[in-house]
Amino acid sequence: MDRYARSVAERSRRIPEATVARLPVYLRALVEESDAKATTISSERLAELAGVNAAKVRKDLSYLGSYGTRGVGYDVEYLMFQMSRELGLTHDWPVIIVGAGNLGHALANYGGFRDRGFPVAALLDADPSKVGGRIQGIDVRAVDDLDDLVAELGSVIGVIATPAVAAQEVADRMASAGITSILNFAPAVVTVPDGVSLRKVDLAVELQILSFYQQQRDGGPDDEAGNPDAPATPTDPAAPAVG
Amino acid sequence: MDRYARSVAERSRRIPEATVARLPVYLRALVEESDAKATTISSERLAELAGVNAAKVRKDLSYLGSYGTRGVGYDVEYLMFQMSRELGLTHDWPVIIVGAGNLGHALANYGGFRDRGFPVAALLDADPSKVGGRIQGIDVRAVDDLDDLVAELGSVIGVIATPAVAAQEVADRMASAGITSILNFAPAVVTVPDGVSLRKVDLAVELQILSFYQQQRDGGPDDEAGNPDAPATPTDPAAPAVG
DNA sequence: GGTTGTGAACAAATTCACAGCG
DNA sequence: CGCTGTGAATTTGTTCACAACC
Repeated sequence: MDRYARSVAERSRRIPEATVARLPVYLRALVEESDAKATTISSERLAELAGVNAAKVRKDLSYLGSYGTRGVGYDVEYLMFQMSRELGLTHDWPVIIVGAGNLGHALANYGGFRDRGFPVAALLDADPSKVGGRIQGIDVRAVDDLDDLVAELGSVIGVIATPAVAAQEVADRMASAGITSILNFAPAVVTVPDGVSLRKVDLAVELQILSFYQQQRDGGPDDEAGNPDAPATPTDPAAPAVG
Repeated sequence: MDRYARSVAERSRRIPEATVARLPVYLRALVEESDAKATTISSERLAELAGVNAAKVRKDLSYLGSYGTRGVGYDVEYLMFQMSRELGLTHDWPVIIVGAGNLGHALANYGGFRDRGFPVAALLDADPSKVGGRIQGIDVRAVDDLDDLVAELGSVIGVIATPAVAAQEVADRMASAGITSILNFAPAVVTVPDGVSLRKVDLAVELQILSFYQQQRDGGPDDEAGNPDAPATPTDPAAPAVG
């Protein structure tokens, strides 16, 4: 198969959502392995570093193309490059955070965003008393500046770090300002127009999920007298909730 | 056997992982609806509030038991109670956070944990210069105090908010101290012994996933024959809906 | 020999559609 | 009639197992 045909075939491949969610983890593992001066890596080793099994790694990578060499493994640098390209990480994405409370503050300070190509370009708040302050070299601006800032900074990714009640309105304003990817930290369900991607991180929900499994282990919901059979761990090695 | 039939049947019902992850969202919706003085709620309405479809709500709730009334809907208070019980939220779970940096700090301050039954009972750090400080009324303690604190506080849930390099060691120490549920915020893969639940929240990974879909919308990875350059400014309008 | 890439088998999750019951 | 509860159908994701290839 010639080069042109191959690239067309790759483009039309639809990558499953579950795979997309794992690519960043593989990428991180590859960076580590590259720092450790490895030049090639097997699916087995990559699986170990990423905390999944080797079959899954191979299947996932196969959606990107046939970048491995049988009998050898994958070239670390080449795979890193292909993966970065696929994830759109060949350039920075300036993000705009709305909500300069506890969490917004912490996120703005969090170096992990900048380090991975997501510099915090602006921090907005609705509270006039917060506007004008400076956090980690970033001016706190008014939410009403959103349209201007999106245009000025060319941001397409927004982060919602407001209280729950404000989340939907902020999402609406982001969408109408031209933001097309939103990460929501507010403990509220928000809806976005077609063409806008949304992901959510709900800190309390994560603890509540842990609480469920914790309690299963402790003997299940107790509405009767003591239960003698202590159910074993519901441990499926592949289940996301359990190690 | 009859005397326990109902509770055994319920207990042995294996609730799918995907369902468990949605229960807290339903619960939050129910609390809202209860605050709004509603006494019953349909699967349709609950679905709307939770951002899913009605069939999924009914299927999910059916794993808890037959708590609805045909032609009417679900009793809000009763369903709230059953769900809280199932999730193990009938009592508080004191959590121990390790890592008093940016994120640990923010989490300790974050009221959302306490409000939902997860009071931050201790904040630990390896850095002696941080130990002895006070955050939101919580003393910062040394990581070496972990065993003592777990015993003293009766905590079974731990939160890792350290840099990536420290994450695995902290997880190990938590597990050996008796912590059986861990929420990991460090951008690193950690493994835990059987019988310990683990969930992870990786902030940068979330943005990277958004970046993938963003870029798909912008026209996919650009690699036409010998041009490895990235698209400069991602301001392409055409948007095949992703979500 | 060693390791990838992938159809085929299997498992989990979602959605459909309607019987069953208030 | 209205809405739940659930089998059946469908879709999505995971794992197996082995041919293909270096």
